[in-house]
Amino acid sequence: MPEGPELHLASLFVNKVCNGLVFTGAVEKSTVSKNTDVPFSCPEYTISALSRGKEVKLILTPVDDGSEGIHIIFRFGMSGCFKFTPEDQIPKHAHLRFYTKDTPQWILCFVDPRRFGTWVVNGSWQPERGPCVMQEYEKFRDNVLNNLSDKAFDKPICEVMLNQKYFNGIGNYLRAEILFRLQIPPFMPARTVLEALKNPNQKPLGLL
DNA sequence: GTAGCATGCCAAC
DNA sequence: TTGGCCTGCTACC
Repeated sequence: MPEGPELHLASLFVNKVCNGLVFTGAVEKSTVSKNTDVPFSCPEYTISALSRGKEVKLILTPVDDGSEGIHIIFRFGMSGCFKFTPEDQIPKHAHLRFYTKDTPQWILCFVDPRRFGTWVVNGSWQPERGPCVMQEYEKFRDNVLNNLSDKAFDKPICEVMLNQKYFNGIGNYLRAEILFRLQIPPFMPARTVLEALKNPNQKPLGLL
């Protein structure tokens, strides 16, 4: 599931299903998860989401009472996703659970069978990760083209595309699909491929 | 039953 | 650079 586009879709999904809903009580963590507890409990709060590259931010906002909200940064590992289900249908591997106030209760769950996913309470977007390839296109492009002297670009393009400092959101499937569709030999040196994009007359390649 | 594989990091060597 | 973290699924014996 999770490369940049899926993380972005996850944020849209959260915003869609949580729109207009009020959540209540504590955020529950599964006993098996090694991730941190989420020390947040509130009689009434709302949930919204943002995404950036391969991260999603959940924002928990108390209704009315003026208390402090929190946010949680998620990385999905190999199998993370959000699901929204009735109380009697909580899926297996639901490691973090947010309960609606309405009855019947519905639960927003962070589901992650392999448990490679992580979350950080009140964390920031990982500072080493570059701009989002989808939502910060110009910044992403500039970050690559203005730093081609970085030794990171000594490597083949297929390796560099997994470097989240420059390609935040690209994963194994996407790099393969992109290089195939653009007919770029995967082991061509990255700098050779990317230098060409500095020329404004260069026929644009799909990625940049 | 078992081997092999899976969209990602992350820390120890 | 390598191994570790995990579960679930499929192909094969």
